[in-house]
Amino acid sequence: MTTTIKDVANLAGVSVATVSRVINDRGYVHADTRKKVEDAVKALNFSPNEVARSLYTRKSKLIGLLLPDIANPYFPQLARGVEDGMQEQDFRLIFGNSDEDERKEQDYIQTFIQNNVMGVISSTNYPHSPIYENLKIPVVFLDRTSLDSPSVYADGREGGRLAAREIIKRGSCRITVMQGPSHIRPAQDRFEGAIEIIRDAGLDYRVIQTTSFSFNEAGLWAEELFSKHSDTDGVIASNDIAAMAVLHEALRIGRKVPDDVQIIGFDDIPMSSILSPGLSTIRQPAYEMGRKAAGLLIGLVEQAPIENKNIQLPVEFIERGTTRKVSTNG
Amino acid sequence: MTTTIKDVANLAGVSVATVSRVINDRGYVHADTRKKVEDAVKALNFSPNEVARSLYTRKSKLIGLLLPDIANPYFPQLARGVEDGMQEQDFRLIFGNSDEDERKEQDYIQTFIQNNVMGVISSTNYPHSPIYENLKIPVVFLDRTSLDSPSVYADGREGGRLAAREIIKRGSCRITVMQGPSHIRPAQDRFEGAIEIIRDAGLDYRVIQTTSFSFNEAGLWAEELFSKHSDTDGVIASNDIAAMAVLHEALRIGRKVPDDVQIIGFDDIPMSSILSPGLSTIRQPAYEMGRKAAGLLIGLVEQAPIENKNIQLPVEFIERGTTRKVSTNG
DNA sequence: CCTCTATGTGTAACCGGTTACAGATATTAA
DNA sequence: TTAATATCTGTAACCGGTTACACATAGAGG
Repeated sequence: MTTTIKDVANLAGVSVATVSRVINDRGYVHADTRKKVEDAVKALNFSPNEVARSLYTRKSKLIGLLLPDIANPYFPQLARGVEDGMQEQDFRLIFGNSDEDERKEQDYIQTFIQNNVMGVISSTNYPHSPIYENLKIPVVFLDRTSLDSPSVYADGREGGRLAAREIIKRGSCRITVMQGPSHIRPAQDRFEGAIEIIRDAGLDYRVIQTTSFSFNEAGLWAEELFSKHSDTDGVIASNDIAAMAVLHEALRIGRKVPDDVQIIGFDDIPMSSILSPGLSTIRQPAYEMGRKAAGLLIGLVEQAPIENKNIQLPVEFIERGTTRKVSTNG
Repeated sequence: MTTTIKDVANLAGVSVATVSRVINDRGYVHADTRKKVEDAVKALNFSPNEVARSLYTRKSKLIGLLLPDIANPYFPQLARGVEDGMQEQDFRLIFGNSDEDERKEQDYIQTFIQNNVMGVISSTNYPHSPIYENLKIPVVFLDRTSLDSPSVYADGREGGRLAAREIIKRGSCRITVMQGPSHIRPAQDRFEGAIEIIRDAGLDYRVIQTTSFSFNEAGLWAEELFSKHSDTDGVIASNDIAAMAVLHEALRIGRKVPDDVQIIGFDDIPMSSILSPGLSTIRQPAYEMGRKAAGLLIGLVEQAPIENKNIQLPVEFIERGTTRKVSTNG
């Protein structure tokens, strides 16, 4: 059927052990022999069965990637970063959407292990779940913090502070903060960072609690926001999707943005710059985070000495059209 | 180390063959024996090594998914549809970005095979490449047509026609059509469909040729469009990203949308409805396409009788704020 | 010329499952 | 009671690689 190492050995007139030595470049092989084997490999277009390999070595070129929902526009960038980083080192991805559901995560981790993946990158809210604590292979938490485990994340709390500082600096004083889903850690970090600053500034604030990051519901929360807090003059949204919905609703009901209401998002998804007005937001370097996670995991897998297992990337305020210009003497 | 079928056999006091029979529910097993084995499986929390299984059976629960670029917002929906469809049948995905690069596709297909995937879903521009022609496992082309191979796609040509009809019906007569990257088939289909109708209507048209679907360059083409064809009163964009860039640029240079310029996009990515004004577009049912592809591939893998190997899904005009209301007598 | 080490290659066990086959026992039919 | 058949279970080969080990030969050093 498909050509095996045995076929190569026969054609080259050597044993399978020798072929194995050649293709893995291990142990002693005479130059002439190596040539014969390489020719046979080419002639038969042989490439080794990774499954057989993996069975014996308990290794593979696979790693597992678990994200909440690839259809949420923040995650594809992470995924792409991970993929590019892995691809360069010849690792492949088994990918799954967890929907932030511990049970689904469990199932995926299970099949990852069954397929001998060398490591896992996971955006989970349950880093301390036994699922992970009992894993015998390296895990990197991505976009989620766990100080005692390797992780790559942006400074969400500082992001929240930054958003609050910038919006206050630009003159909003009846701020509404959207609090993202309570079980999603980064959402809470942002929220806490934001109210910390607002409180410190002695300002009042209102809260809109949301329960998902979905497109469909974003519109509803935006409506709720302006009906409950119609006097608000500044919105710190839980992410860019929510911010876009707020912007949409604000314009729909005739508010001027940014003159009547300022809006700051979170993530800086690619879309944000194309809006009109462009969305001011707190940028997370998602692609870079994905790459860093890939690099960190590969390091762990290869037992390289790792200097820093907790990589925190900086967030950044991206000033666009939904915030006012700050006065020059400010 | 990890518990194997041998451990289960020992604990249950039977042979590995019997354990295998129990976990695969195949052949004769005495009820009492089955109970003993099941208890042992539970006690040891055993789950079979899929790699070992796959080596002997040449089967697996893996399929390969190849998309051009998950960071392009159209594809995550496809991916999610595929994933959900596969997940329900306990299949897992090995995922890769091809960047529309035949070489990269080649490499991925290679590693898919090395890992015994049962089938492949691919968005490729090269369905007739030897890569695919020589594959011995089922392939489903997704979002790309190949009449002689299983495929799931939307009717791009009709989508182009639809866009042209709707924009003409609403009064544009100096239409600019954006022609997407020439090597991407669906982009060409749309383009051809659009100019077919415009020509039939006896109208003149201009063309802006683009070479990628990337966010960064979208803005440049939008600028080029209005500088070269400043009198245009209707734009049929190559996709929603391009359309958003055009909308952005139009507003920036002070055109009224839709009064001065109408814009129609393509895809209906989730963002489109959140814009202000909302983007009128030709909708492709991406998530549904992904699911259908998953279903079709599973059917092929399981050699079920397939009624229709070429699933074409309908496109649909979604009327939002970047096109004018059609007059009621129209 | 002899010993010691470096080089080169093959045999066979092993990874963890599945399954063909054989042998044993229980059940059924005549 | 006996033959035929159905049920139950274990032994061992197999999937396609990797590698420990044994053995053979060549080259180096004295």
